[in-house]
Amino acid sequence: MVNFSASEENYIKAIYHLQNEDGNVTTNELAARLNSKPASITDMMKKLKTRKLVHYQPYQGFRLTAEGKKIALGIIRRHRLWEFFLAEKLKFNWDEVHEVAEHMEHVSSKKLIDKLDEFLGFPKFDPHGDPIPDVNGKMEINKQLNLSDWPLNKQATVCRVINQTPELLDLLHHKKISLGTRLEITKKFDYDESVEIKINKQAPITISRQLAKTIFVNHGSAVA
Amino acid sequence: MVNFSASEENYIKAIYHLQNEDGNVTTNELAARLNSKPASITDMMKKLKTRKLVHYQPYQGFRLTAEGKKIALGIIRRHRLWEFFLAEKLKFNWDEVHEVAEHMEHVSSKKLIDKLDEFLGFPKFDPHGDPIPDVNGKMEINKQLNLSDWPLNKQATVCRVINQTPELLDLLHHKKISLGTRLEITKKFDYDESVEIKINKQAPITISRQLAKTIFVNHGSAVA
DNA sequence: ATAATTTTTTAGGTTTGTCTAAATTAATTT
DNA sequence: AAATTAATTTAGACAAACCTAAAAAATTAT
Repeated sequence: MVNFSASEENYIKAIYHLQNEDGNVTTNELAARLNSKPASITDMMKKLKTRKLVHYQPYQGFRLTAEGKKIALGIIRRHRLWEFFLAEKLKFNWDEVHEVAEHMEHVSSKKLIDKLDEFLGFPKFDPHGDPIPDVNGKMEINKQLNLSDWPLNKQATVCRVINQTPELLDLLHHKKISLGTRLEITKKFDYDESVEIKINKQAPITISRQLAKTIFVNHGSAVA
Repeated sequence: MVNFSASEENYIKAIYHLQNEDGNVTTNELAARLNSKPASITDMMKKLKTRKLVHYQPYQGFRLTAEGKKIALGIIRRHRLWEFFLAEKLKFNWDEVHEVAEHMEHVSSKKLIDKLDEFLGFPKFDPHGDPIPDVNGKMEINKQLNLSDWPLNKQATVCRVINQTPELLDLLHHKKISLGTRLEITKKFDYDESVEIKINKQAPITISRQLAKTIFVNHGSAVA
């Protein structure tokens, strides 16, 4: 079991996330994601190639090797377990956990993480609704749907909110929507794609297309 | 609030600990403590001097400024809170916590540490018996107790043995108990007031009331 | 197909934190 | 007090991780 620097880990994690969107990752994409410069990316890719963590030929983009993916899943496991810990045990707001977890994820003791997992009760999803890899890197699939795509008159549970900004959180707070909120769509308006929803037994409220697009739901009943 | 590198923090912490033994700390002492070379120490002392964290004149040794001490206490607070967490919540053995905490201590979010402190119930001592600085850097003074009065399952350090006779010393030697020995009481027998103790990870042994009365213990020796 | 543009890499430089070896200062012995 | 020894600092080098600016390759537009 080799250890990697915090810097190497950040590159590996970023490649993993970008790969899930595209197939191959490019130098500029990665530079943008990491707020660094293309030249730095090339430097690190050479290094990760010698470590056999990425496939890389000059000018051809790159993707993780099997080993690289395994490492990435380990980092993501640490990150999301700490996020869960911060929200569940230390009562952080779910929008504050990411930044702190960004630092905690680099403490790489396997025993620490496996014991933390056990202490937390082997949670399957972090406070953002993202799945937490288990000790073997396996994640549960969360058959979540965007609120816009959810059928009418069917109970749903909010399990994920993307693009978190203070403005969005303020709006959600005002509408009394948070992770775990149970709701159902009572009407969809084709004109502006806004939707009318009912939370529990309260009076229906209307949600804009833009807001609905940030909210993901599933049919679960408990908090993820 | 400025942030310091993990490396700077390790130097600051090491100076703090050495200061409590001597007054002024020397280059070689610090090099030995940090497993590094004297030249590296000199380099860093120059840097910490410009940061106003140490008093330092070439060839004269060094000691922390008031600001440096404040920083040191913050690092020690983080270290010991994580040690407590690891032992108490994650069920690490008390001799495994130090190494992991050595990495966790460098995650410097104040909010994280204050919330962790609260979550843990504002503990006063870490699993080694060392006092944990509170949010203002204040630590509880560690007073000694007779072994008979020490609570169950709490690490103690032997700090005093009274009525020393050859017979007593022979018995202590045979039981492998001496000043500085770390032990914990695993059971107290009301019938004859004997106590069962565990020294490090050895099998438990039993100590008579008479012997227990000669032994004084406290929360421990500086390890962090 | 060639020119223009964009993307990526190379070359060389900076900072941090470490080191070795040599020089300097302080402390100890004789 | 001079000589020896020990401690400390300086000088110069190195690796990691970043950068800027220039060169090279790939892409696209004409």
